[in-house]
Amino acid sequence: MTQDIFAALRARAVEAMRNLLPDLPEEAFARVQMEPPRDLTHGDMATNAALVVAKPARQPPPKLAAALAERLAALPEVESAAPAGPGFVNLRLREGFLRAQVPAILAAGEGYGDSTLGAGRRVDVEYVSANPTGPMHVGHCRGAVVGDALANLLGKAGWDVTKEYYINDAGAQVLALAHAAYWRYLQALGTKLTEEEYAQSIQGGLQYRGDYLVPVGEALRARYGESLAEPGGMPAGPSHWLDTVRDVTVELMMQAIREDLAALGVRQDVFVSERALVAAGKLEEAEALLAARGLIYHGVLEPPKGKTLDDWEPREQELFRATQFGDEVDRPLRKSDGSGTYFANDIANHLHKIERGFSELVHVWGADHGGYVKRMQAAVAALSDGKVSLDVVLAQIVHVVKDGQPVRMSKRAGTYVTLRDLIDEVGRDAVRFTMLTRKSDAQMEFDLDKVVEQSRENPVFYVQYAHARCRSVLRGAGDPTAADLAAAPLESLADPAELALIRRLTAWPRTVEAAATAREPHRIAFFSMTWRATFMYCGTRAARTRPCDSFGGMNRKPQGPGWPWWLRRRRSSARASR
RNA sequence: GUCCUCGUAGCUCAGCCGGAUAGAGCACCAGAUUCCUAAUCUGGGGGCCGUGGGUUCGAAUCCCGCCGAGGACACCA
Repeated sequence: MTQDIFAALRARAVEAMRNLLPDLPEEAFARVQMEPPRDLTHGDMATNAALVVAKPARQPPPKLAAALAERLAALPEVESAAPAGPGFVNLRLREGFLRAQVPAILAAGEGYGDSTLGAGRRVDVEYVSANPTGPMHVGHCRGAVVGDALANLLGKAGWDVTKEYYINDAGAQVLALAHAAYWRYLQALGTKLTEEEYAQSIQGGLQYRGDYLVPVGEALRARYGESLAEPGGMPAGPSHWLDTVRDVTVELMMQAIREDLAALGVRQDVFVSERALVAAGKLEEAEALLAARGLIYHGVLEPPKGKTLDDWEPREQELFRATQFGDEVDRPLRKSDGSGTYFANDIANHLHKIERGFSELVHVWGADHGGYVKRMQAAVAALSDGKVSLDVVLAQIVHVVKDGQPVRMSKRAGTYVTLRDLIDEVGRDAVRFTMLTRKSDAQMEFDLDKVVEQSRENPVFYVQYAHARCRSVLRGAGDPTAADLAAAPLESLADPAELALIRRLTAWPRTVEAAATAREPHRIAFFSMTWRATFMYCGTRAARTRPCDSFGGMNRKPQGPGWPWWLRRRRSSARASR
């Protein structure tokens, strides 16, 4: 039994059409929709069934619409049905049927809107996956929120969801991090070296100078004493310490990242280490698989166009035939030193996912990785023989604004805003909600002042306030249970605004499904905002005398008898003053 | 040069994988509110949906060209 009355009425419409046109194949009905009409004066629902079926049935849409309307009007749920426009059928539902949704919704509780859309499908949602080279900053925030919200959304829509974090702990960045942590370790031992002397001694210089590594140095000293250094806190050869320091540092960084994520309400199920995958031979396994399918060869790529590379030179590389799967060029898998490229390691990562039995993979990436999507989809298609899908949701950069000024992200200038700073300043809920008030691939400004402002300009506050007011209403009613409410006489829900609120709530299940299908969690935030408007409109005096549309506003053209109450009043007072 | 993401009201953005007269918030103007929190509500003005074609009963939505913004373009992650 579906909770979605739109789906239920759609089934009724299809059934009616099938009876009218018994000879039509089942596919003819696939595109039939039942949805809320844009203009609420048209009714509660509208279906395009007659339009869709007209062509295969070889009958004019208006004729079919009239016949369909007649049948739908006879349904117990339906107050009236009328053909309209080029072949739509508009339905108006009986108020009793709408009211009956209330106990159903109350009975479902938080499970209201749960869907079986993704039933039987396992999806892996990978998000954040920040390099473990430092604390989370605001740049990571949007991806974390979008990914987490999307994973929750898919779970509500019936998918079996795994939340995953891919730890990029195999590249040069992590080596640089280890050197930086080692410096803090030497400092903890009381080395006489200066920072610059140390920086000059390592290739690429000292890259991570933030003091967040100081505790790591202390921890290394606590665990290993002086054993990782020469006497006097002088650096030892990397072979003596590099693996140890790197592992400990990554471990501690990941611990900090997990804490930051927890503060944001994000808890991922699986943390996959790039290094561990490589060490386990996943890269070779993936290569062998691709090679067996004839998708690997050695060749020389053209130099990239439109961009001059000083050090470019023709070089033979091991290449993956990504072009066979829609990518622009074939992609290299091995660096000149023989180790895997980031892409190759990521292929190993995806093989690992496929082997764990996921049928769908979802990633949330920063928009600057947009150019990477096609090759990864190509790889997944190649590895899974086209059986596993990869969807990538791109999250655009967030520009942080404070006091009307953009906050520049600079570690050196000390204006580096950590995720924790942000949460401490404006609160977890405000951060999460605000990040979802835009489509994820749209650029967004995050105004630190506005999200804590208790005003109409702040959608976070708007929605929170509506919730507070709900509680207030319940408190005023003596804190009834859901069962108490369900047993209450429904006939008193007669105001147009109250019925509008019920209509709004009946759209929740389809909103969940549509948002999950589109992988767009922001739609849930928008639903909250429209729901809020509809709710707040209830109880206003205007609500009792004029109809209300789905957004809580009133219809442009007032319908129904009589003047709006304030016009009545103005007229009478004008008469009185005369 | 190629690819990706975009272009909708003055501003910030929705628009439910093709539907009827394109919406909201903010801003502006004009009003309401003895009543669950004035932390609210209502009305109004305001848009060639970047642009030119195409697909069809029907396009903001799908396809192609162009203009404009941002991003990515061998051994960085």
